[in-house]
Amino acid sequence: MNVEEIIKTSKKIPLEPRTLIHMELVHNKINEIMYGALKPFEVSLQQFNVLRILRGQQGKPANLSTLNDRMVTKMSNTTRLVDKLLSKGFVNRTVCPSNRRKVEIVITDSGLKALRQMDESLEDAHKVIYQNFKKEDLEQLNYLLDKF
Amino acid sequence: MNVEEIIKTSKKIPLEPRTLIHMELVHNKINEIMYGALKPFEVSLQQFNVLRILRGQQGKPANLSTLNDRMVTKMSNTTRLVDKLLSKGFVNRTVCPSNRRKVEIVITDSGLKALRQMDESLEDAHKVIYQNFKKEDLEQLNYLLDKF
DNA sequence: TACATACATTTGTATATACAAATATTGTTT
DNA sequence: AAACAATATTTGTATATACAAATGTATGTA
Repeated sequence: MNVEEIIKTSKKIPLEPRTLIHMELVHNKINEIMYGALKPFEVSLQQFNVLRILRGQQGKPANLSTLNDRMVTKMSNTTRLVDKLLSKGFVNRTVCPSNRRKVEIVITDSGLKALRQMDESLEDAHKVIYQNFKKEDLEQLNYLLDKF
Repeated sequence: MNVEEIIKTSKKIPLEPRTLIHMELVHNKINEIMYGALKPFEVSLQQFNVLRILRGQQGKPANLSTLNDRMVTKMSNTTRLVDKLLSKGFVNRTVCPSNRRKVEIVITDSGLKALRQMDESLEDAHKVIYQNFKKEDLEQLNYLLDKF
């Protein structure tokens, strides 16, 4: 990736703002590839993320605030995100019997099946995204990202 | 930044997906700080970016497609973004006399003045964002980001 | 000149997201 | 028990963004 080429400038950009631009460009690129990989399943990255969280629960239901805590991008509107998954038949939602303020969300068999297919598609996306990376590069990158 | 703590998981996440989550978390954090820095001026990051591009033109007008080329996040709707800057008095827009399909956009004195203030605010944001970074860390990070 | 094509921007519309206020339920205090 | 505060979710609304179609202008060709 060549920053200056993408934003079509010949000027030298100072290191600090350049890094922010660089991060943004990489973020956009990753998002594009990931959305492409999820497109056949008609779910957003956020929805995919929620499905993975639910699978991680191993049958144990999750409520909305738990989902929100565990989401990578915390958003205000988990209700409507779950609505979408519900309308696709990927999750079930019931009122929690012991505390009726809460809802209990579980992933369905159909959701699990779809998720397994998404995993395969995401594997391919990873291959594209990381084609120039060695394992040590990724470790070094994670080390540096921790400094933020 | 501790990935596992933020998304409240105790499980070990494989390196590749972990890096993507890491990137997303850092991106969100940077955005939050940047938007905070720009809040007093009531401009979005995209709008700020366009103002900087216009300043870089050194008086030479830019048309919409040029702006779009140079923007960090290319978007479909540069027209409406420029509308916003126009209503704030930060830019002027005129029809290009030699080719009436094009528009010519220039930054106003008021826009330049506001931009100088934003620069100061962004300087502070940089200090927050990069407080744990040495120069060599940033160089190494840029080197690794190029692999995407 | 008339026609088709290409170019630059604008507009319409659907969807996404952010933020605040509203609703419903539970827990606490007097 | 009544009143109040705390919790969990839902809803309303404003704003943002993506994508496609529409508009207006310029260029090339028969």
